[in-house]
Formats: sequence, C-alpha cells, structure tokens
Amino acid sequence: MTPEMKIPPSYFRSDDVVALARDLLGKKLCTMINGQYSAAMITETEAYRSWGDRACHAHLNRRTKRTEVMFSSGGVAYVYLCYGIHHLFNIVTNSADIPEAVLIRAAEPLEGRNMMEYRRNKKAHEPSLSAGPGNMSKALGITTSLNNASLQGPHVWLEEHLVTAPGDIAVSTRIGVDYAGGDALHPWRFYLKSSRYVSRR
DNA sequence: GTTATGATTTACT
DNA sequence: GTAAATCATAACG
Repeated sequence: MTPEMKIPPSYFRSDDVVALARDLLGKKLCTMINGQYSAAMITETEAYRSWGDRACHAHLNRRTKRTEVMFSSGGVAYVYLCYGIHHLFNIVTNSADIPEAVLIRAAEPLEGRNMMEYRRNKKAHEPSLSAGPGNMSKALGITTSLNNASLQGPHVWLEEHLVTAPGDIAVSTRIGVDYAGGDALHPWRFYLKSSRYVSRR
C-alpha cells in the first residue's frame, strides 16, 4: 500500500451522504487487528441521514452516548452491537454536528483471506463469509473496540481501489428498517450487480 | 433499579 | 417460512 492510496479525511466530509455511499462501492476497506492485516472491496452500502430519516439512530439530532460519535466530523468509525451478537460497521460522514453515516453491508475478500476464513470458520469463496453487515464485520475482525477509531489508521482505514462502472451499480430500499415507516422507502442502498458478495433478503 | 427492543444471523419446522 | 439467540442502549420509574 502506498500512502497516496489512503483516502483522506476531506473525502468523508461531503454533505451528500447518499452520493458518498454510492461512491464508496469498489473502495478498499483495510483492517489491522492484533497485527493481522485484512482487506476487502466494498460491495454494498446504505446511507443514513440526520434529517428526515427515522431509521437513523441520530435522526433529528437525537444525541445519546451511543450516537455521540456520529456527531463527529466525517472520517471516523461508528461500530455498534446489534441484537447482542452482530457488530455493524459504519463510516461517519459530513461535518461536525451533522450526524450522518454510511453502513457497510458487504465486501469481497481481497487480502488476508486466511484470517477471514479463520474468523468466520468458512471458506473465502462462500459469499456468506462477508455478505451482510454482521458477517462482513466479523470477517475483518471489526468489534466495538474500533468505535470512534480514525479511518486514517492504524487499525482501520480505506484505500482507493477500482473505479466502478456506473452500469454496475444497483439501487434499492434499505433492509431491516421497516420500523421507520415511510422512511424505510428511501432508495439509499447501493450494491454492485456483478458481485456475489451481496446480502440477500 | 427494571424493561423493551433492535441498521441480524442462523437453525429449524 | 418462522423463531431463537443474546446484550448494550435507551426509556422508563
């Protein structure tokens, strides 16, 4: 990895979290956990907005201990434990005091595949290894200890990888947010059509 | 102090 | 298709 490949903080401070979620497809997500390096290409994302989105934890500036990190300036990790079992990895975006984030839902293993197989106890060619937010986080070794971590490393960071063809990007409504009523209908989920590493349902 | 619930996954009927 | 697993957080009292 060359330093120039690492994505700078300014990238995450965009005021359009939906456009950012689409642009993150194809980027490389890298982790260094306990000295073990893993990297995967992002294949599925969802955007969560501060305003007009009841599915977002911090909508309408609801500030709590848990959502506090989302009020940071863009470029840090928001890791949250869901259903007592699954670690969900988000990228905080926009400026300070504007709580928006992109949920990384799936990724395709690139490097450190042996580590991912060990952590998931599955083969790397199985899409379920890293498709789905909980699975992806576990494969990369992401836990809540990375909450509030800088995306400039040393434990987690992003790199430029490949330029995604516009025709390969698909859009749909988000998953698992039915409780948000009408806000569940926003087409803020993006994924790569050509990738097998995409969650189902 | 208690209680309800979820940005999910997995196994089972 | 349906349900259980399992716990930190948030909203109570």
